[in-house]
Amino acid sequence: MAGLDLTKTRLLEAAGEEFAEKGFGAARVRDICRKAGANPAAVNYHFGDKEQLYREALLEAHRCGTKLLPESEFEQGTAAEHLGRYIRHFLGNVLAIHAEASHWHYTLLTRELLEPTEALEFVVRESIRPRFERLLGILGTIAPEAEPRRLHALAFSVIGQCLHYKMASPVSRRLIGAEAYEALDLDYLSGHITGFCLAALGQGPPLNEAGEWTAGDADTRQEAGGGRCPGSR
Amino acid sequence: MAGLDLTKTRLLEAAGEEFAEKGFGAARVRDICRKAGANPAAVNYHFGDKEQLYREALLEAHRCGTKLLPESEFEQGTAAEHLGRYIRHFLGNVLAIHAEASHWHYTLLTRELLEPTEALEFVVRESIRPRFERLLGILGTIAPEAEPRRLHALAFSVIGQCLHYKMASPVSRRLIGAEAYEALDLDYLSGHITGFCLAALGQGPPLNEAGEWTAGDADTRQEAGGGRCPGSR
DNA sequence: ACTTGATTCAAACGTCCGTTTGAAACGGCC
DNA sequence: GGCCGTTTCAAACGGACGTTTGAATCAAGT
Repeated sequence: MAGLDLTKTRLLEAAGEEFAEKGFGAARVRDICRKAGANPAAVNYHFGDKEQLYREALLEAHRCGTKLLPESEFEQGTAAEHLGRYIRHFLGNVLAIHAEASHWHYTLLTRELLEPTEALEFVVRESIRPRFERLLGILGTIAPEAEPRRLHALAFSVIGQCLHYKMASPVSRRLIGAEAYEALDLDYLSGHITGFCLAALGQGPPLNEAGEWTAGDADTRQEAGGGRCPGSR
Repeated sequence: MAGLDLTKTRLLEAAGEEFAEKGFGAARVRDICRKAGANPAAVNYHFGDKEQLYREALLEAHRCGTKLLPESEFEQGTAAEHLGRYIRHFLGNVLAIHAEASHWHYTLLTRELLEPTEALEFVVRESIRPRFERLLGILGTIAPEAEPRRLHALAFSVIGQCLHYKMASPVSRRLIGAEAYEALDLDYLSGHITGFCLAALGQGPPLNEAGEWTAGDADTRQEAGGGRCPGSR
């Protein structure tokens, strides 16, 4: 054993990028090996075959892309602040993908959403569920009387808004133009989504006419249900 | 020309299913032809080659999965009612996917999000942008002073919540269990997302402690006019 | 220096892929 | 029937694929 086993590591990295970019079926073992500077036989020697190489790459992606924030960071402040930090942390992970050099981790995981394999079950249990239940806990303190179904829908509303910037990024960029899309950075978006959710949850002011979350006039927040809808009674 | 050209139609349908299930690279022309009951040479005769067959299938998917509601259905009522109908119609299209027999249309389009080709540009321009700008229009009347960036983020918040039930369906189902996931049907979810967004936009009551959008006095429920969308059930 | 086990390499193997071929079958039309 | 353009078919082609092979190379132990 060579201690560092550079070839195996490089192979795994190259495989991750290649699988993420082209998918399992379209990715070519020869391309992976060329990118890793290795011989085609190496994948057989180190991993057995292409499929086991894919599985290892998927596990590597799950291992790297899913760091849970330490519990302590969430334990102080109001539930609204908890939610704000959760959203910012989550969105940070989502948006970091495109900027980072090794952006293939998330892309590979995303592919599992389209064609789930048995590996997805493991990833959900080990990585996604703990995060999700932390979010459910936060929402539960905000709406303590809500039924489970409501909490599920609320949680999906939160993470749906965040994940959208990963999932639909190619479309979104083409939709509003590259320049406008770049303007939606982490600071702005985490502020936006947090404000959006807090307002919906009754923990913050709704959007005012200027399109800001700042509560210039707090009365619109309390008295939301006035007779604004004429004739729909 | 055989008038109906059954082989070409069957080939397109089979190709759509196969490409949606396995992706362009992993899909096999022989499998497509076997499923269509045709000869491998037929794909060359009718479409030229595999790639043009894929493009035709993608266009077919775009053609079928994207019926714009007639403008007239949106022209009456308040902006809040517009938004409610928009969400229900959009979500109906999203949720219909899993139930329908030919569910490959959306799956194929979703694949383009992961690996965009030049065909995506066309789909965005022809199909997605008109819907998106209609949504921007609705939001613009609600927040007339908001800057474009805010409108973009708002629109993405709306469609992100809806699309999540398509994109992350395999994970969501495993996350909360099949039974709880089935409980999130079109009626409940469209009500939830509409209430969530209207509250955030200051057009409806925020969530109360019981986890409901009803605010005691207001009648922000506008269940009436929403046209039934094609697809579901 | 020699042995041993781990690792890498160029080359080749058998298979499956997308595509092509040339002929056969079909359907209107004169 | 004879003709012609269109469509289908079995069979095969060249190439690319994942994988295997057996020798070469390397590192460490004795």
